[in-house]
Amino acid sequence: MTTVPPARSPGQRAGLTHERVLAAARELLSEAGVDGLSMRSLARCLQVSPNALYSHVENKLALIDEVLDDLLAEVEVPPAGADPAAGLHQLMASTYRTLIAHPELVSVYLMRQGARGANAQRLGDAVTGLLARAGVAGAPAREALRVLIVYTIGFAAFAPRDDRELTGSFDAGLRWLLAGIVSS
Amino acid sequence: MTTVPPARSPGQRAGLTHERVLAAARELLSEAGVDGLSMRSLARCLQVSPNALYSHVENKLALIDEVLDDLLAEVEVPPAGADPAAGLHQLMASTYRTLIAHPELVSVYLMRQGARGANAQRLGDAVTGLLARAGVAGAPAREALRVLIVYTIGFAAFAPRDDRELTGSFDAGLRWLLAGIVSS
DNA sequence: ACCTGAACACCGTTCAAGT
DNA sequence: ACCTGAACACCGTTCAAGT
Repeated sequence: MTTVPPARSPGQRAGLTHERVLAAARELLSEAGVDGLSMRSLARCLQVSPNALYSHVENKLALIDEVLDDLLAEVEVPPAGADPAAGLHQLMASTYRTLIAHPELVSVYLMRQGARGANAQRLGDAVTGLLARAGVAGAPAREALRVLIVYTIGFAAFAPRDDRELTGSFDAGLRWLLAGIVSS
Repeated sequence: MTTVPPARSPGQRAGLTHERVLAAARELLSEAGVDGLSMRSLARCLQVSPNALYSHVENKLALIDEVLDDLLAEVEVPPAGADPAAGLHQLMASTYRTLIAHPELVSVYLMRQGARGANAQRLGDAVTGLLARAGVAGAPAREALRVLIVYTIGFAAFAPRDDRELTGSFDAGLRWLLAGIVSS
């Protein structure tokens, strides 16, 4: 690995932005995986010295937090008038499909610190709304939400192993959970 | 962190054993957590140089694999004559209680590479046996096994967040899953 | 405010010795 | 066979500069 030194003297701008750093992180993640995404490798991609990143990002954890929440933007939320039970299944299945693109990211970061970004909030609200229309509210709804979230994230984290059969199992288990939730 | 140099010249034995290395790894894990368990910190505990460990352990991944399987030895398998449905619930609940002792270990290692040790095998066989006695065999049994395993490990990996409510939710979701499994 | 240089305190792992 | 010394190729992060 040749360490190309930045062709800039101290004080000269590199044109870095919070947005550009995030975009590069997403790109590096999909090219090199979660183990290839480090502050130093990211700096290499952007042709800056490693510490330059800290002008646009608090630290690695905060960066990955944002990358993860960006990922959740792709999840399809069912339209307002959709059938609640079917909508819940669609929403969780879409979340699963989105997350299995980066299972390692899910297991190492989502599992260890959770998602608290805007998109995560939006999905949580959507699930809660669907549950309410299915007749589940209050404490049981919060419990159902937790079960659905942990179940889906857990399966997504397992994805690198045996994708094919795992997705089928995810679907079967999800049906059992939803049957239990709406009939309680 | 003072780096105490090993008081040994090259060629002198330190009395290391595979068993002693593993025991020290378990101890260091429960004292310093998964982030505090490194090959170098482990070597420090054992008063040897870092590379000495590689005479007794293939690498860090293999070491943690064994530590994880050791952990699973604590899981209580229900007696042979137990009620299948109740036995399945007990077995998964015991697995959950065992794993939440080290949620980070679960999320980083169990999720990313799975468990293939002797104890993991033993638990898988136990679940399969209980499923068979509950009338579930063949492909549906393998699917049920996958769902139960991923569900339980997923919840265990989430444990560092809100322990109290999470355990209740784990139980509720587990009941829903088992109801779906035995009635299919 | 945004960047570099240099440094701090780490990693996992390998290779060539020494007994 | 089991260990040390030294090294390789990395980490995340901080602090003092420079413009």
